Amino acid sequence: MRTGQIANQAGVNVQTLRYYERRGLLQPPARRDSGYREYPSDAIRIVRFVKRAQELGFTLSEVETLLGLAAGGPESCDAVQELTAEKIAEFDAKIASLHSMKESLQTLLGTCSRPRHQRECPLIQSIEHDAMGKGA
Amino acid sequence: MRTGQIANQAGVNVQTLRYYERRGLLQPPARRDSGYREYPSDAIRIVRFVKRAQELGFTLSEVETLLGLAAGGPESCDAVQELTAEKIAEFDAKIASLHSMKESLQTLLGTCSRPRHQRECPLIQSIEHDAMGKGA
DNA sequence: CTTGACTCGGTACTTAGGTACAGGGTTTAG
DNA sequence: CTAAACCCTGTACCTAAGTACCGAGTCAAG
Repeated sequence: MRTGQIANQAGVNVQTLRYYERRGLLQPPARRDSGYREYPSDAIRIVRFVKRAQELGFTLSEVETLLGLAAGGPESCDAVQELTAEKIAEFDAKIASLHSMKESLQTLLGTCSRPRHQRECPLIQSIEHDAMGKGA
Repeated sequence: MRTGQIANQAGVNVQTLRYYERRGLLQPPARRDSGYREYPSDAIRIVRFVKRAQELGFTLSEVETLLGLAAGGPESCDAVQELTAEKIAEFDAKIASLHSMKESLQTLLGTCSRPRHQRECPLIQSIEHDAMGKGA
């Protein structure tokens, strides 16, 4: 598949693909004699994964790490275990935050028939967490 | 409390606070005669909430919407219900993605003792979702 | 065998979200 | 009563992640 088709199906534009390639997020695809890129069709899902991971708050270099794991991770199983455990903990933390934010909104739903200043939405208190340093 | 104290405790720098104030994320605080800002102490948690929401993939304008809900949301309960339901659905979608990404990593954990190319980590397939347009 | 759509690499511009001065007043510990 | 540490506004600059434009080559339908 050519650049435009991948871009189209993944919902990004062509320059973004080249940008990802330069960043090392996308394997440089094969080339025709003309120089045109020829992508394997599953490039589409990789790009979609990248976009989704971004919506979940990951930076492109974090995404790079995740793609590395998707491809099997480091050679050593110990290394995989360490890195993976770290990522899982991050996911858990995010899930927990989202979950309590959600509950807070449900509280709001249950109290929205009251006058505005008597409604309850403990959203701001809902996320109390202690700094979650971004290790790439 | 003064700017520096809030900034310190919230883990951001002073100009960020002013930036958030300009963006309308932070209520302009009271001022001393000198012109110094005097923040209520709970400004700290608001700022922390903002940072956390960003880590969860929300843009500052989305955060603005969330803060609006935290403050009780729109006057009409119907409006609150609609907006809140939308946000809850977003949260659920994010939680679901993170959850399946997590499971994928667990699969990797369980297979990492194999040679690298035989490990399993269906991370990229794990997020199949149909576009989740960013309504501010 | 041409014409319109697509692609190439390279460079420059944009947007979001900050960060960093500069030049000047304020507070507070000594 | 002064020096260090803070804060003010305003403007300029920075990084991440794209986007757009250029001049030139390529592909496919008529």
